[in-house]
Amino acid sequence: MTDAKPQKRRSRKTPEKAQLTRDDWLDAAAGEVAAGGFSNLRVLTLAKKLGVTRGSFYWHFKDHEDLVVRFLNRWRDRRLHELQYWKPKGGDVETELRQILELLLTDASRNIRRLQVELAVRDFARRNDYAADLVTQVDEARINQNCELYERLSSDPQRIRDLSLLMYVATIGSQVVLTGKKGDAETIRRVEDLMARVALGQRDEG
Amino acid sequence: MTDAKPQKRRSRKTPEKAQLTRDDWLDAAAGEVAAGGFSNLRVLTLAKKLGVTRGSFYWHFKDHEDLVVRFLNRWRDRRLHELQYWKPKGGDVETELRQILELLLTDASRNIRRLQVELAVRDFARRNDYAADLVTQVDEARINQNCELYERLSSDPQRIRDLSLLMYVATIGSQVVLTGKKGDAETIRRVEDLMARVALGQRDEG
DNA sequence: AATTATCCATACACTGGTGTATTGTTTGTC
DNA sequence: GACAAACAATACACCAGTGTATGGATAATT
Repeated sequence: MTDAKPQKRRSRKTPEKAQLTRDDWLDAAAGEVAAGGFSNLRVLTLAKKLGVTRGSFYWHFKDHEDLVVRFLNRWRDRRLHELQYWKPKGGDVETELRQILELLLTDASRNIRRLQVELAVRDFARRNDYAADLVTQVDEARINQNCELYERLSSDPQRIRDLSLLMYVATIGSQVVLTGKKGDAETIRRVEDLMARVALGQRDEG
Repeated sequence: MTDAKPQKRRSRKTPEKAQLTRDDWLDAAAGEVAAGGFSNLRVLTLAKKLGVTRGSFYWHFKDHEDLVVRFLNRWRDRRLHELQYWKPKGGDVETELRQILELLLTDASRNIRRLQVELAVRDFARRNDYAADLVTQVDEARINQNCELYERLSSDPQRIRDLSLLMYVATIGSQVVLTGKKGDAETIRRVEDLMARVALGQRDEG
């Protein structure tokens, strides 16, 4: 019926890469999620940003839910895998503690996109059981990981877990409250310092 | 043309109340926001749940954005207004501190709906400047409010603010991480106790 | 060079949401 | 009881998004 127009290759973000892979779609999805949460994750706009049509999407993914699940799985895998970098290099307790806290607060606040994604996943988890399960897995792993550090500050197992939990919720809270605000860098550093002193049990001089 | 069917009064949630007020719509909106965030706030589903059509909505509100702004304003007003109940009744520092923390953690975790709304507003604030402004107002007011309490624990103004901020982000983090999880009640109480001891500068026995 | 697998475009049907204009029904008030 | 104001129903146009079917183009393999 309609004369078939020649489907010449349109220019993409990476012109040399003619074909898109599933990870390309997931990377683009991360951008959408970071910008507007999971409700902003639409295959139409995603395809537009990648310079293709939805025909490509439905080749790589079964449907929209498939995209969400794969995205969440990749997020979980990466968060669990990166935990190995949280292991302190060795040294005295205070040094290790401050290294961890710097990684969790100052460094994290610089990785805006990763932070936005994590907060979006947390928000999505409040109304999606599967996401809630993954978030719980990640939280548990992180808290357990840090327990190894706090073991050197206390001998009571319950106290160790509580301390690790307190430090963890404080970091998450800092990210929720402080990230993106003006003058957050200095504030975050002060909170970081205060947290270290609290964990070390140093008495305030005030 | 079409024979006008008799518009008999349909049964509402509160059958005796024939007419809907703007606050009724805002209350229903709170339910939607708590359940699925601001992306779940749609006038069609809202009208359906109230047992009316959208004709009523567009009488009370200019458009969808009008609803969102009025909802956010009401939220801000209520959060600022309730701050008067955060004022301790008087007593020694530890008692007052523990009262405040119980209000912010244990009590808050019981008010699931209010908590869900607050977290939804915080999430919405990450991509909406107006909401972000209101959240900042509320955060500032709460932190300043608590400063009055922490003044009795330190004399350094900077340290007072930092301590108040640290306690605040820890409560927000607790709500984000722990709310809705199984066995959260006991965990929250332990975190609450630990936070009190940290603020009071009590040395750990471990 | 022919074939197959891989990847993407196009067109269609369908759903669900917004907003507007118009009309209908109550409710209060004089 | 007449009249106006407040509130809600209906019908319409419009848009954005999903999912499917099918065919076209490219890359890989033999």
